[in-house]
Amino acid sequence: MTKSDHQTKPIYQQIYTVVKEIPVGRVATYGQIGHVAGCSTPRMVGYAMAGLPKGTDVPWHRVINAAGKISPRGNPISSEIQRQLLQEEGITFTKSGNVNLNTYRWSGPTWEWLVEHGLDPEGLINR
DNA sequence: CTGATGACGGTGC
DNA sequence: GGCACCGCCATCA
Repeated sequence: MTKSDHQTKPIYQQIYTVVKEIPVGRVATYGQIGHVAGCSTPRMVGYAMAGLPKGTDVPWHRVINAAGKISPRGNPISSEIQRQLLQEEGITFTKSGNVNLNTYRWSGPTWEWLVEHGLDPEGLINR
């Protein structure tokens, strides 16, 4: 992950900003974040998350994959932490360890919010 | 500059 | 429902 200064990259800042908009008790998928942030591919979101500093104020734990599960990463401990944080926010997991996206998925930012951040809401149609 | 890698997603079998 | 492959593009060696 290299604590390099990739935060200087606008795309990263954009992703972080969107993630911060996710309300407590809700989750969003990498694809959704990427879509809202204007990324052409969800991989960029995952890459951006991987570059987050330890004491970040970005609620990275609210970002999960399209399967509604916590993405397995090199350090399994972090996965457990993420699961715990979500449970503390009232999110429940199934036996398979996946979240019910149909219930907890974030509806996304408002049209107004997108305009304020210079994004083009026309392609998003808000959910 | 070239090549490898990655917290993903969608499609096909 | 699960597994394998491909594409996507920023970052790093």
